Amino acid sequence: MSDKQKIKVLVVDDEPDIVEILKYNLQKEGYEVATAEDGIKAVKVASKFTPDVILLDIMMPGQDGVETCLQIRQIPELKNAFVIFLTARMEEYSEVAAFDVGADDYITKPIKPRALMSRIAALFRRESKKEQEQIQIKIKDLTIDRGSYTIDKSGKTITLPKKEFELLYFLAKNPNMVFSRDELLQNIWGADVFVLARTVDVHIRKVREKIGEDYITTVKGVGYKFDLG
Amino acid sequence: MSDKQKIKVLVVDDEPDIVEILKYNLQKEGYEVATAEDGIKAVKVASKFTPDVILLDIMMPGQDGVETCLQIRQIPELKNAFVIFLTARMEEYSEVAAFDVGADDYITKPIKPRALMSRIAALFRRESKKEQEQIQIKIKDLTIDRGSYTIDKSGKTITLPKKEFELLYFLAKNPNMVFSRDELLQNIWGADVFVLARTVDVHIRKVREKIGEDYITTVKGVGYKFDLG
DNA sequence: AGGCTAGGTTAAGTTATGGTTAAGGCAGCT
DNA sequence: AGCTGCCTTAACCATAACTTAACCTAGCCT
Repeated sequence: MSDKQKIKVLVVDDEPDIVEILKYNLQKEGYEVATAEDGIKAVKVASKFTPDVILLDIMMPGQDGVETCLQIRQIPELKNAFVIFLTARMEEYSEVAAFDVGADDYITKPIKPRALMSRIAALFRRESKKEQEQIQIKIKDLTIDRGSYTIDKSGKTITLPKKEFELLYFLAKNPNMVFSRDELLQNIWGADVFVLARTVDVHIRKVREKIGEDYITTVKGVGYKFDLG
Repeated sequence: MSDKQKIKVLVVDDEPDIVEILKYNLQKEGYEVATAEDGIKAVKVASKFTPDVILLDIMMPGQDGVETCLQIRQIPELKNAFVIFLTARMEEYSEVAAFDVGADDYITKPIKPRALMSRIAALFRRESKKEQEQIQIKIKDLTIDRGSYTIDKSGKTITLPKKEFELLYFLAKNPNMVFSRDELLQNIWGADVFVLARTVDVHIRKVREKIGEDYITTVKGVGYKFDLG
């Protein structure tokens, strides 16, 4: 799913090729990327850029990755950044030293972009699904279940496609409250999606078709609401 | 972590580096740590130290981890200790043997301290050890048997390969709940395996082919679920 | 009434998503 | 080695879902 707030990644490596490859792949996945070619510069860039993730080559001329990591950890804003070391070989000592200075993961070269992407994604993955928002809404004679994407209406189970479900779910979550088409687009489609407001009408139509006319009512000139009473 | 009573962890491994790194990280998290360098010593130390958690390397010179675990389980005070195996590779036999002797979890090297810590914490978060994996699930006209990796469907017995079985088993364990491909990968393949999300499709296909189309349904744009009703 | 507006409805166009098949790789087994 | 079965990937295809546009209807206004 697309986060509204871009995750920032800092890539530090003295080999321009590596930096390029990583940057390209990361940007393709929607991350915001900054780069640095050595440890000294990395610390400077990091303090301004405040990355969420730092990919740090261990072997670098001048100041190595371990030392750099130590310095970065001094910066208060970067205490909680994830640090992933990049190492040429699986050298035991590197591993030990790396974790000592507070690395969160390490990856051995050659780097497989997909594996790296997936590991970064894993860092931000939620622990469990349980802390999610409300799973079920019971309203009127409907039970709207987010877990299964279904509506239960007096025994009958109706499965709705994604957008239709989310539209109904959103309205049902705020009963009796009127939302304009634009507000619905914002909340369900997302802030960065650009579709015509009338699209909402069509989805409303489909939902009404499937669950009945007695739930979503139109407030002319304003928008739609889930109607109790 | 706020502990009334410090949790005691025993680390058993023949490689001093590993022992050190684990000890360091565990102490940093506030655990009380003891160590042993082989299976024989582990049993001795364990009986005095009465750890709550035992991290046990499987491959050790002399007496291996499985055997050691068996002996430790003999000690009455340690019946309820959690045992986590450390294994170099995901060797099938290790996994099976490990759970046979009553291990609670296992972790593959190289060890990521953060992951290990959160797994240890998870052990204590559980309500009770009782929520062990259900062996059999009866759902609709299927009996899904974890022990034999088979499905019984109205008299017919179908054997599924590992991944296919686990996919079905996982979905059946949480009926009506929709899981995205990523969630399925995470739960079945594991957090540290990197395969494409579409791989799930193929396995779904195979399962449907074998048990029929009436069990797993697709929720477009969301994922899959085991469908009752 | 006639014209205007807002929404309803339908259908056609477009895209995204999943289904399906097949090929290659790898591991275990004989 | 050669065979076999499982897993993963890639490619192609069908279609559901979504979007857009066009037309229709109802109500309100002067």
